[in-house]
Amino acid sequence: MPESMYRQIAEELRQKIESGELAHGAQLPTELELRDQYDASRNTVRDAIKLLITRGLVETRPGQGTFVVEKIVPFVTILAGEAYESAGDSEIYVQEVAAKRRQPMTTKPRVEIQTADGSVVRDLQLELNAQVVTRHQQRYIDGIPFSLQTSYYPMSFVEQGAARLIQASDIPEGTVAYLRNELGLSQVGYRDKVTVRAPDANETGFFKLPDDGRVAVFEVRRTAFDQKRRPYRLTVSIYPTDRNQFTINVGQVPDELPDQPKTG
Amino acid sequence: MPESMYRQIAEELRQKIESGELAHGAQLPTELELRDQYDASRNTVRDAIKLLITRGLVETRPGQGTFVVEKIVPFVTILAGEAYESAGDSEIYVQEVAAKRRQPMTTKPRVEIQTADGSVVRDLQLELNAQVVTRHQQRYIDGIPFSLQTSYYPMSFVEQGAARLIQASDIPEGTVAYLRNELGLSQVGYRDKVTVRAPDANETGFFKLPDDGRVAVFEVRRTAFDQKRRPYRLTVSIYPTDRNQFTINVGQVPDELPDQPKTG
DNA sequence: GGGTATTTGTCCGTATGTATT
DNA sequence: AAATACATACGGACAAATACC
Repeated sequence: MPESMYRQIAEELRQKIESGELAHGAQLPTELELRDQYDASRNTVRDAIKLLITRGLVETRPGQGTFVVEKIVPFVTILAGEAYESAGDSEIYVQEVAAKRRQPMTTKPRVEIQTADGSVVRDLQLELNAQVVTRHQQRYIDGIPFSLQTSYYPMSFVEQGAARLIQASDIPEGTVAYLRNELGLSQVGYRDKVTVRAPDANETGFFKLPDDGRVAVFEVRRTAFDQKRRPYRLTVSIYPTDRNQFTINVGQVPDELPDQPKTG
Repeated sequence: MPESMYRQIAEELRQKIESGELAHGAQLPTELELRDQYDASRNTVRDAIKLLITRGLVETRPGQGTFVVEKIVPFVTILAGEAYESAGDSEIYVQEVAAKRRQPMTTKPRVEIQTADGSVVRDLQLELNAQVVTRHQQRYIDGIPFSLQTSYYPMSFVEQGAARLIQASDIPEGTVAYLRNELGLSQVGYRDKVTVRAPDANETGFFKLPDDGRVAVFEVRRTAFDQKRRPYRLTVSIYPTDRNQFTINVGQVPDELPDQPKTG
């Protein structure tokens, strides 16, 4: 079992990290020091470090060194649960974040009118080349980029009177309530599909992710249904996988234990 | 914007892939051909390819070449939805998979008695160092590794009469029904927590994932609650993110459109 | 099976650039 | 400005896996 040298080096470093010999945030020896320690070339040491990087164990900072990654306290998003079945999504987000004493912020929506592409046509059961209104928002928590969100509505809603859908301003009561009042559409359910994929350039930029694709993103597609059980809204939300977690409550579940506050 | 050379090469190749000029499954030029095309060294070309690999766009096969990855049809797992709130988890899995005309297979459970670690103690609200029964299973669909699953039960259940929990054989009616009949525990709800992380060595081995951590795994922790709203079961399921998708149905939703069958 | 050509994998040494302290 | 540390790029050598004859 003569594993290649750079894998052996990576493995030894990994064990030192997992055993706690190298703590979170601690600096590893420099590449030149590791070269001498393991009697290998600097390039081989770098191959070992690359392996640890894609495994999410360490990060490099030019001019500084290589460090064990800090543990991240994840954001929690609730996708399903008793209290959430009737409200809209934006309100949930605000109330959820506020409940944890964190400060949410949402940009003004960027509104566009587009021709629906394949996946939107399928989820909203539109005709091919139908027009849709897209409302795109960026969300922050405590100033940290949290999610990118794009909602799709049939353009016919606007023609039927929901004019504020195409205005680039917030809808204070939420679009769910707005569409209920304006068009008599009430949301009786939704379906979420959760997948993971590599981020695109937009997403790496907004979330400040490394530009190789080693931190993936969640893509949550929420299709909402009206009282006729027809899809009338599609919301696609993107979250980095390295700092997010989803919770789904079904049936009777107790309240979650809150995070321990730190010293006062 | 003098981007580094290997990034430029990767970008050009990426565009050829996304434009369809290089189709799924198609072979890229060899490293030596790319070296000549881009007037770079072989190592620089290899750096570009590594970037495309971590982005999940291409894969290399020693002795053969570099290929655009094939698109994968994802397995769909339903985490919440009307029909699923009362049944157990194993039965759901079998009925779900069978409904899509795929062949599920589950190994006999490997049963162990362990001292609960921190996260199990927290989710099951046990005392520190409490004993738990773990039942571990491997699941396949059409012979393909699908998920790794470990369930945790308090050891006190066995002492109270649920002796079959510590037998390494399947419980045909499902553990949910077994515990209801034996101990009067009925499952009135559950909470799922979905996170993504790098796979460990066990997981890369079972799922045949690349041994660098570039394909992450879902970790789904399901805590089930009894009629007193106390946690009585924890099931941790692991799925590779590159071929799995989760669906959560809330409220009234129509049936999902089935996949198109192929010719006949 | 064996042998050979092709292709990617590993490892080395070196030089220079860029970011940080 | 100088020193340190990682990033990029080159070229070369040999190993290992695969395909083909």
